[in-house]
Amino acid sequence: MRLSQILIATLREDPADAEIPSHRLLARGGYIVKIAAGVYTFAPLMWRVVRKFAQIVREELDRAGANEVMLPIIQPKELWVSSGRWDRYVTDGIMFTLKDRKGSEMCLGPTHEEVMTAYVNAQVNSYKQMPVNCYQIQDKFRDEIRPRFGLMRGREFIMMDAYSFDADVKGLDVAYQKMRDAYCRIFERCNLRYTIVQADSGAIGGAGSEEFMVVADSGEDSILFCEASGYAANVEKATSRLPDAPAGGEVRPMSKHGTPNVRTVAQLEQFFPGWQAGRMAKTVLYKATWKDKEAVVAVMMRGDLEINEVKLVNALDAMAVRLATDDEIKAATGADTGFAGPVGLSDKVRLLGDLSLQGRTNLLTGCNETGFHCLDVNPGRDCRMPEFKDLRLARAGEGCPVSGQPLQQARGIEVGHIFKLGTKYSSAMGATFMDQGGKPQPFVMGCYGIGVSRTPAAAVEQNHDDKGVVWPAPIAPFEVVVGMLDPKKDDQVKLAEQLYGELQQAGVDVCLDDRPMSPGAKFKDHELLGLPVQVFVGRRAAEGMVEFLIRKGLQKSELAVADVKGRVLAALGRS
RNA sequence: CGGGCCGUAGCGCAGUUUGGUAGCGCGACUGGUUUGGGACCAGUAGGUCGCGAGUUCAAAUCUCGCCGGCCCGACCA
Repeated sequence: MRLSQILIATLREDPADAEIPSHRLLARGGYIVKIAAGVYTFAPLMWRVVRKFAQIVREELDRAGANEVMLPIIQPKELWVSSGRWDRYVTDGIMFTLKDRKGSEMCLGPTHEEVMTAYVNAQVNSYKQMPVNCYQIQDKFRDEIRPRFGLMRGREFIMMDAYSFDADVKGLDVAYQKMRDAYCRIFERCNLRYTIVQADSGAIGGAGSEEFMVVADSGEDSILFCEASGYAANVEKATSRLPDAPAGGEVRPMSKHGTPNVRTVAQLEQFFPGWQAGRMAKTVLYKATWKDKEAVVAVMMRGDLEINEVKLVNALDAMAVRLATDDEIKAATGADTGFAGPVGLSDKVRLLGDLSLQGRTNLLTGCNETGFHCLDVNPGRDCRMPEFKDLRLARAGEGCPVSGQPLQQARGIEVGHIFKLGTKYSSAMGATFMDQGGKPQPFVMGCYGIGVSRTPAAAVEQNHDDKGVVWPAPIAPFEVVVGMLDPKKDDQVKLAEQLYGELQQAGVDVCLDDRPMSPGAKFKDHELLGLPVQVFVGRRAAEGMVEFLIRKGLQKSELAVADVKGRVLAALGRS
């Protein structure tokens, strides 16, 4: 391919709205062009990158026995009602919806469990037809609350989504493991540094799930891990060994104390010398929303620890929670914010407590009276016993649940997510097959996603320098560029064409930069574009010498023409 | 949805406070000179100043409404 025939429009200045390296470099390199918030055009070079990555995904999924299909983007409301997800997705505002000319409601698919389940249900009637695993590489649409970071969080994006259908949990386990292995091969083939973490299964639901995280400072997810044990989890899901706190001792009588304007744990430590945060139970009020109702709930947490809202949502089986407002707190407790507690709490308010408080004695808590707190509160005696759940946010430095070593923290970009769904969707939608006993059974499903447009952006996060992108060769738009520095000089043109032909013959994905630009501009352009291997034919062409550049580290050397092919193949690891 | 801010040429921005001829850099185009680190000279084109209403002799500038976008937070397969 000749670059003079490809639309390449690099920018000289950084776009004003780009925050993170991948967004900045992809926009400046002309790889992506924004058309609306979170909606991008993929320029020719970027589309080559996406196609290369998609091809790797295809090869590995096909090898794992999955079938590629193409599902519709436009989906009828009824399908989503049948799985029970229409309301949640519409309430959350995450789904683009539209009406057809008859007024029937439709949506642009944010995910395809429903469509795929309906499809497979119509085709598969017997356990003999399974296992089945189908996938597609397709545009997805989500009206994200806050699109940002270029391709990282768009409102239209490309995703591979696969769905496995098995007759039983054993089959699902096999399908899941196959996909997990395929994912590892995919990300390894792209030379990405990634880690697999235990994850919350979120809106998709289901039993178990793991995320594939590309480690990068700009990642939106926080992960905790332990090198000693290999434990790694999204902070939403992570647990840790409970940090020590001073024991409460023998049960004592409760006492109530005036605490004017003392509202926070830190202020209480000041006000009651000797009462450390670990002996307090803070009570935080949340407004929780379910499909058909909403309510304020109270959550007790040891004073030195934090609440994990994702765990809280799961414990309540709610759609969402948020901190209650001052007015809602006053209405639920009768007291101003900062004085809520289990003592004297109305029976109407559901009370949860973190496991860290189970069995603890003589706590310091609020008592739902503005300006007062209680000492030596003993749940079960002085107040209701809360429903104990794991609601705690694990933090770096706390002990790994497996090894006890301090957990470390890193940022990650979620590029893949695999779930064991079980029968959640098949049961809801009545998707069944006949088992060996002739009885209808719901399909046991798994679902598996890879961010096909996000992964190349994540690759840029991991592979760039201050000059530009440094593409990993397997997903680079071209592996090699042969650049003629002066297209007016016959000897340069001739030699560049010769090398270009030779490399093509050798099976290298090579392009010829025959654009009429000054040498300096051409060098800068290629530093920004970031093709892995760059060969420049310049003023020493007549002597049969060219310049050879490895983009990673910008290592340059002069090379005789005869050695070019060998060096290129070696650089690409194909010698 | 809450808080902060922005919208002026393809891109990056000034001009708005204090109303009075719409500017700068980069890019683009033409001609010439250049050709190893985003060249130089000369010239040219390109703007309903986001949209609508209002105030005014006069609005990019003031007022109101709307739309779009960015950042922080909440949110997020």
